[in-house]
Amino acid sequence: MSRSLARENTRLELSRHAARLFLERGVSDTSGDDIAAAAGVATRTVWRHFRSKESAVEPLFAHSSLRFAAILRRWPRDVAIEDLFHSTLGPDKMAPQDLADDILVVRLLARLPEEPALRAAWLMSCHIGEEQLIELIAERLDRPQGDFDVRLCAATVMAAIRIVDETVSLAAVKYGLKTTTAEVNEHLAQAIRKASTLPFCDPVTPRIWPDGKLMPASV
Amino acid sequence: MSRSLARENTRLELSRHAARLFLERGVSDTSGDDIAAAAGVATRTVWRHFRSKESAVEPLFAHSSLRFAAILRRWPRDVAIEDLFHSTLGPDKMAPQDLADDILVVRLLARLPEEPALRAAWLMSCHIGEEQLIELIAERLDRPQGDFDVRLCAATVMAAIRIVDETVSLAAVKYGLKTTTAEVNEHLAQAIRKASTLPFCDPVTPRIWPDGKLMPASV
DNA sequence: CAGTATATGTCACTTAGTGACATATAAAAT
DNA sequence: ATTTTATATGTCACTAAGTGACATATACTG
Repeated sequence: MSRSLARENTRLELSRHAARLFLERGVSDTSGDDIAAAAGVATRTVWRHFRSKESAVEPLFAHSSLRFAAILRRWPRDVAIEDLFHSTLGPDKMAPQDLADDILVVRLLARLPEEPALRAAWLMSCHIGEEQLIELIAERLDRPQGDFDVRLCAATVMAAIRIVDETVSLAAVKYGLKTTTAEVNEHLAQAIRKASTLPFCDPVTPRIWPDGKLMPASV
Repeated sequence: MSRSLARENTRLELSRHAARLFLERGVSDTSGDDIAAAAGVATRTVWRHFRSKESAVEPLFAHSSLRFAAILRRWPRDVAIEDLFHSTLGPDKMAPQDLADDILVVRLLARLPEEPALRAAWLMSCHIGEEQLIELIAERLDRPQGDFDVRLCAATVMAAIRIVDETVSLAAVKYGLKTTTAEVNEHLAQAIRKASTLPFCDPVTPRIWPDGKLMPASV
């Protein structure tokens, strides 16, 4: 765990510049030098942070996915997934920087069909997301993380999230389709629900106090 | 569609050499020159076939996945997936070269945890497989390929196949676990069945002759 | 057999990415 | 307060990845 906050920030900042340049001129017309220049650092710094040019967008993807994971981790056990999304997801509930990041992500996803290099980075980020989901599902259903069924469920759920993200992004950017937050949330929740091979979307194993009373969700 | 058989063969042959070298010395200690030398071609030829060093293994992955897809495409509509696998999958039903290819794939998959570059290639190959599944499921359930639910189902099913492949490979190579063909088939069929969000695993819409009789599976 | 398309070879070139060492900055130890 | 110590970055020479341009071989087409 590299825990320098400053370092992570530089990394993310570089990632934002890379994403912007990739969108403006395409991946192949953006060099490591360009990214460095845009961020005002030495070229060498770029290669210290990223193992390849394309992977420079991964921190941006990861950052979005981490915020989503954080929401899931605070998910009270007695709440259904639709209600969770309804009360926690939406542009009005985000910091401006996070919103800007998500817009960048959406525009990148809309480019996946033309930019295979971006797709590789996106799929790698989804793999990280999948590993986070393993933790979440294992904990939520009281199963070990190595459990095959837990891993299977995490993979199918992550696949659902990925497909919704890709679909919504493409619809928004390429076809100018305006979807409301409520619709996207509904869409996402339904897709996850259909995809999940284990029942972790509905209220799960409400925890009981020693005295037999129901433990409130906030605990 | 580039349809030169010879070209595809060169490509696949290069891919096999790349895979072998990656396994022997690791990805970072294998150069484009090494791959070219091993295959007995000019270095330039390597870069004509692959956009990057790591992507050199994709044709090998794709080749395995194409054979699997071919089996699925011949899947009679009135047969359940377990029975299909039981009657068509297994080392005894494969050409020796195809078996050797699959062994290479299994050994590569066992390396995914240490070799992120290979994982990116693997995930890209799974993406190709996902697109093939879209065609299959759309056709099998008489739905359009653009249908969101078809795409969702393809993604979750491909995720299941991926997880089984990764799990079985890791178990076999790292932990020396011997699994019988029957067990793997069973495992795979169950995972796909659990993962599928649309009912395409069971006999689907048995087709009816104009005279009202059932159309045999072989048609 | 001439003509055309495609795959590869050769080689100079650009861009991606690393190794080694110097410098800055800030927290920890004295 | 000052000296360690650790970590992030800058500088620069270098290796490896990947491309452009042109020549040659091989194979299909009329």
